[in-house]
Amino acid sequence: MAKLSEEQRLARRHQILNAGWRCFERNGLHATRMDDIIAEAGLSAGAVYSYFKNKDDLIRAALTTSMTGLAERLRPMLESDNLPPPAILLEGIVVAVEDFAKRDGFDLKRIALLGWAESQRDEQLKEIMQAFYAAFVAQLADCVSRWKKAGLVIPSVTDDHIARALLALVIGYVVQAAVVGGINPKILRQGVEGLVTSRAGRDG
Amino acid sequence: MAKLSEEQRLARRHQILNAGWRCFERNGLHATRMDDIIAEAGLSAGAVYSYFKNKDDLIRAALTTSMTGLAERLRPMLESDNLPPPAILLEGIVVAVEDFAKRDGFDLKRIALLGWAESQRDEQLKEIMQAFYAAFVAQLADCVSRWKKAGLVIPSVTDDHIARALLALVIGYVVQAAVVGGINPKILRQGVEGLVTSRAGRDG
Amino acid sequence: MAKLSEEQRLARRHQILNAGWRCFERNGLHATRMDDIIAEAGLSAGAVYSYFKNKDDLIRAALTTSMTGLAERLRPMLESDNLPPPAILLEGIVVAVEDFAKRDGFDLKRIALLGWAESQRDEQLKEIMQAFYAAFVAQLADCVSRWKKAGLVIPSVTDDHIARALLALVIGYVVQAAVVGGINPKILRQGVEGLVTSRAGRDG
Amino acid sequence: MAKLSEEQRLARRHQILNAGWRCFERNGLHATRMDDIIAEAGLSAGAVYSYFKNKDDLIRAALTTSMTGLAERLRPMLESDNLPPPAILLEGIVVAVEDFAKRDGFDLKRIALLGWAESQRDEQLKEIMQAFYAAFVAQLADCVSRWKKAGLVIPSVTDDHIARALLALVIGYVVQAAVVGGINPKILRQGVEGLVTSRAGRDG
DNA sequence: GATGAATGAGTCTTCATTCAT
DNA sequence: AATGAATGAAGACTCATTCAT
Repeated sequence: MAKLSEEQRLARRHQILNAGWRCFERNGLHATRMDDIIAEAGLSAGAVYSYFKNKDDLIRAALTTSMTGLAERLRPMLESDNLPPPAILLEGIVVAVEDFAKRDGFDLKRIALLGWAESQRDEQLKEIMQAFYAAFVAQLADCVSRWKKAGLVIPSVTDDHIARALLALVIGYVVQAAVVGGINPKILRQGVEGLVTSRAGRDG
Repeated sequence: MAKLSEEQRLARRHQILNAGWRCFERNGLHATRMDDIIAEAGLSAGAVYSYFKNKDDLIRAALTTSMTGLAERLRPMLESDNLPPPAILLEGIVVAVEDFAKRDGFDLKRIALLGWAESQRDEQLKEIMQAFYAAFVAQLADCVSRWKKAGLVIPSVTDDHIARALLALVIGYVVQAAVVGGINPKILRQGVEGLVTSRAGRDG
Repeated sequence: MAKLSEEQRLARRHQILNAGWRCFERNGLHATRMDDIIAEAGLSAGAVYSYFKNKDDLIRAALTTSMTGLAERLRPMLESDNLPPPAILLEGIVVAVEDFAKRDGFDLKRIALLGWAESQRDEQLKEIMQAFYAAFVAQLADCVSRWKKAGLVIPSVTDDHIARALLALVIGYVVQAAVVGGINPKILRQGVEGLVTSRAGRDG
Repeated sequence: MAKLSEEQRLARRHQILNAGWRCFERNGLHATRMDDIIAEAGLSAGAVYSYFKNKDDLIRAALTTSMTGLAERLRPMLESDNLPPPAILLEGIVVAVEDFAKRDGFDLKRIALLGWAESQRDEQLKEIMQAFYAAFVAQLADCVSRWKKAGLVIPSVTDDHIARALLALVIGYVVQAAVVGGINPKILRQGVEGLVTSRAGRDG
């Protein structure tokens, strides 16, 4: 066979990752056998192993790729000149997450949970995740500083702290959506809006 | 050998769960072998299997026990007549979670992540979790209704929605503490308090 | 099952080594599959792996055990007060090697060749072999010094050098017996005796 | 593409054998993968397979070629009209072996050991080896008969037996050089010369 | 002639679970 | 009740060889 072009290799690689995501969502990371992914990808064992060193490598790639993809998807929203107020942005982020996660036949959100668990035993993955979340927090903190200029947020609280609260809400949304159920982006936004005046209440 | 008293059996069972937690925190659910737990518990294989039907059963018990323990720990706070305002309660819950999670040599928080991942492939476990979170949301919703009476929260938003937002914050805290780092209960409370005046923006 | 006695464990271990020798002699080290040894030993995979960490470990043990066994077998001959002259001792050694190597259904001599080859890629094994041969050379050198006292050997040549020549003859015998054929202990002895007078010839 | 000249083909073939020797010396016969040799030769898989039917064929060729090469190298010495006495000839042979074995970056001596081991499971190879050693023994026996005429060797011992002893010394030298260390051609010659006067003992 | 991607049978090794003692 | 040796199915990964381009 002729030498594969870089493009062909990338397409093939993505085909394997897709197969991985489908299997992982179905059975989790460890109950998924390499043979499952190989069959799902419609390739041979050797072919898959020529793209990924081993199962851990494939897992890491599947998790990392989904994170960078999501970051790409969120960037325009977070860097837009037209920044909506916090609860609205939050709803927008969560809608984007849903939108990004829904794939042909599987839901990437559920895979995030697997990633957090996996990061407990794969130090390399943990570092990748920390970098991803650090970047996300930094973007959110930038939004916070812009809200401060618009008087939408209390200036005395550190940007980072508010960003952390927002991140918590996003993460908490994902877990509820995947495990608990009974939530959607609008519910989260309304809940946050409802919470918000508690301060007004305390002040008043 | 003599029959063990019920008390002895419970102590032995807890000894195994403890060993399980330690191992799970160290290596995750699936990389932990029964032999690891058996060795960590200082028992024989047969002994462990007389307390738990199989590995899944032990995992389920370890996860469930930690959830019910936490619920027990949180109850007085949530049912207290002296209910603090939302951000303060949230901080209190998170402090209690930290307090409950810190054990001799391991951190139960990290095990929550394993549980969410596991619930994706263990339907029985998922149901247990859903029940646990449903009860937690109900307790939080009850708090919300009391806050409404005190004018601490916008009355037009459903209790459940606000409870969901609070749950998201708790869950998001746990994930950040376990995976991302850079958070503590006070940061979360301040972040939430900072978010609060966004309402002012909407009003103004 | 009750705890196995040390004696039982050793017997079982030897049973596995025996199976290994048989397989190795038949097919060489690497064409022998663990399953072959497992079947030949009449045990289960797990049982074999509870005695040897992995295939390399088993190979190393099979090779090492055969060397130490041979050393044990040769010791009385080399340390006897009644030391025969060189060619006779050499014949004795080679007879002992044959005698030791012949087992129920296989020939350890052929396994020595496998060991030399294996030592090229297993540094640990190489060190074991070097120690074994160093000890053997030392014993032979001791014989040489005794022959010198009896005037059976030229005193001007280092003990070690003569021991090296003897070792070469033993090794060369084993290779010829295993690969080339057409040799036996008596032929070797006579050949050496024939060679011996060349010096006399040169002197005369 | 154009048809390669016979000369080009031979050069290419030798290039592959050279790559094979380098790899075999490094990792042994079986731990060396075809891909290693292919990479070391700087060719494609298909190219290598157009010169050798399969791995066994390549191994056989690598081993055989080294043997015939050595035979070529030794012939003039063994057939010279000016035949030195046994110990001197032996030293000369061993020096020639060293000289022949030392290559750019590897040592063919070590590969001899691999060949002996391999001959235990490759009957075809074994026959090639037996032919090689038979021819070598015949050449040595011819030397012996000439030494007899010169009175350098005991005439009552069969030529073949003495040749066998010499072959043993050569082989034993190679193994010691490759595995044990602490030997060189001069040590072997002196050791053999030292052994020589044992005859005096027997006579006396 | 040459390439190198793809194949997939083959092997080692692990580990949850059992059950004879 | 307790033990812990034994089981053996299952799963990750390799690598000699081929053949479409």
